[in-house]
Amino acid sequence: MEQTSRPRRPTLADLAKHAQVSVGQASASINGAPGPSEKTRKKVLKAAEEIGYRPNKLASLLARSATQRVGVAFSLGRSFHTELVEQIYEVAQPLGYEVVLSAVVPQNPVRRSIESLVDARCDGLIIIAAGTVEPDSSEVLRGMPVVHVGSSPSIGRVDVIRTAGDDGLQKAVEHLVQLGHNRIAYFDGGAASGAQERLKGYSEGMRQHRLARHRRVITAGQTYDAGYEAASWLLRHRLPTAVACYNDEVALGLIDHLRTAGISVPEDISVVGFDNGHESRMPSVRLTTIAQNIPQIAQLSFNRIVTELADPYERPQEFVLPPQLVVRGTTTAPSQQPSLV
Amino acid sequence: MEQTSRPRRPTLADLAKHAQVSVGQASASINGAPGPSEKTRKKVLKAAEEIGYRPNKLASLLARSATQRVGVAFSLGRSFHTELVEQIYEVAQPLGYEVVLSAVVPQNPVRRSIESLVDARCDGLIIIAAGTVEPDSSEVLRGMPVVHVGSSPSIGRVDVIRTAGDDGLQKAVEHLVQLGHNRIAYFDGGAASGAQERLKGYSEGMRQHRLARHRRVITAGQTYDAGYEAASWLLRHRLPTAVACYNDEVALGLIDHLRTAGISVPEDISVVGFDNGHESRMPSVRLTTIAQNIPQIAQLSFNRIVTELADPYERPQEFVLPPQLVVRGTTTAPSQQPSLV
DNA sequence: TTGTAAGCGTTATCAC
DNA sequence: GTGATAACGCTTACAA
Repeated sequence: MEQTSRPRRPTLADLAKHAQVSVGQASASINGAPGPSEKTRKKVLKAAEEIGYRPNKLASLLARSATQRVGVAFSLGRSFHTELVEQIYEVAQPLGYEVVLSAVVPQNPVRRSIESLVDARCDGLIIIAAGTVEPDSSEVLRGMPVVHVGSSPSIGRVDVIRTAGDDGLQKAVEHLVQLGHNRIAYFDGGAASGAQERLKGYSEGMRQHRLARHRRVITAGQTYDAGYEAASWLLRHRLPTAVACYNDEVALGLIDHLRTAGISVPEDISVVGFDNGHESRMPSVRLTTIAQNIPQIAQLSFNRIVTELADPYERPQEFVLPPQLVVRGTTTAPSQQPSLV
Repeated sequence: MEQTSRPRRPTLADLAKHAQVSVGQASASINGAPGPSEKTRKKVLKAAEEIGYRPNKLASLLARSATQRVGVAFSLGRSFHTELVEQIYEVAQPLGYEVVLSAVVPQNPVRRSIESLVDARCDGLIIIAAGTVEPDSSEVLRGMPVVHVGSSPSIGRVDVIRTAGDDGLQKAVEHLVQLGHNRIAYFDGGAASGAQERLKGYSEGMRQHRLARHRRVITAGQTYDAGYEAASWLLRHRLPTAVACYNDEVALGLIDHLRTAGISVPEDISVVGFDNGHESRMPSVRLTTIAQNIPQIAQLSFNRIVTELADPYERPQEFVLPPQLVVRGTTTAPSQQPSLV
């Protein structure tokens, strides 16, 4: 009877034997490392082709000191996250770094997600914050380079890279005020990452423009549904002339609910989002929003990892990137005469 | 000067020494494997706590025969993909399987994505098809269990699990016909996975209802933007009374464009999607759609992997799951009298 | 240039 | 129960 256990994959030893060289030469040839002569290399590569050799990454990583891997923890559904992940591939791959993903889902909460990345022996971690961070996972990190993206102000021993949420919301308010708005409400992100700061920016902006008495904060959340839901509160009261939102998703939910209720955006009410994610570009919406520079964040995150890898003395830093107002179609001058301040 | 290279993580040997047991006992204690006495186990666990020991997964996997990992290749932006990934976590984690992700992005095309999963020594692969599959990657797989989700009919040596697209579109047409529609157009998915089959179902449905002369196929694609774009073709011609779409995203793009152009959905025109992704539930849309049973697909995919792992003689199979019509708010009887057949 | 052999941190198979 | 010790498949000095 034929023994049909699954075929064993050829090892480096098999390859070496087949090519009639030592394992050392075989290894170096495969990795393009200096050493082997051109003749040897050719021979090895040919043999590899013939027997279908593929290096065992596990063994390779185990034997190596640095793994050239960067781990990324992110949320599957949030477009800011997935767009950032895509950009990270864009900067990491060309430099020979592999990106290892771990999705934050109910069955795989942040804590566990980070652990799995550490266990996978990543050289560094990029954690795209969903909600607030538990700083207690720091023991597990053992001083490996970690950058936290979009987190609230510094959480200690790791890098933080974020877009200035306060600045962003002040810009949003400023924009609306210049258009002639004064009853400007805010859809807050609740416990979401960076929510406090954005809220602060809104409040500050309102104060600066002597609009404090028009300040209205509605707690929404960070999803489309949250925005849609929170909009019903708005509809039960006197409408503001404009609403700034924690992020694009919330803004979209709000807009959809308003339009469903027969209220025009931006004619009846202006709306501003935050993130400049791809959905803000939807032709039916063309959301005015506060842009985060995702490619820049990806680049900076990766650079920080590499820098800290190269220099163990490098201290964790906090980077606050400037947001940028992107005016599209959901903001315009208020139709009704604004009440006097 | 203090030598501050990054602190070396404690190994199993360190742990064994600290706990004053052999590495074998230490290993078994950590893994909850039978063997060590309760006393030994306690001692080891305590020591592990003290020195902050974490097993090196790489080494562990290398030494083990089966890795208990299932690799998943998927697209970041497509909701069917991410929702399925989430469900896979749901079924795999509780059974002690780790899920390893590889995103298909420009810098990491399908081919490479699969390779990285194989190299990570996954026991099996779940490939969520984006576009058509290159069957030539089969060499790299070396007979490991692979299930292809959503692929077009069988591609050879791997399992295929998909929702019957033809059946789905016939159901969609059927539904529309029953509502009184006859000028029913179809927004095609182009080269997307399963597109051909769904198109076939549409054509078949139209024929069965003697509506062949009303058959209208517009090539859209698989994204919101594609749907939005393709809608402009519709607007330049006499409008159909209803449109069935390759998927939800396309349907949403279409609807948004129509509404922007002042055409009401479903009053002026009915629209049906495919997938029943979370966006089809958006309150402003409530898309009538053909549902894929994502939890079932996840469960079945995973089961197949496990089954094939257990029995190497198991042959690849094709599973075609029945789609289900979900009626929501984007379909209704046509307002204008349908022209006589 | 080439070959040899000592790790890398586990698991698993033995004797004891 | 417990403790050596040989794999696992690769990298990397080091010697030839």
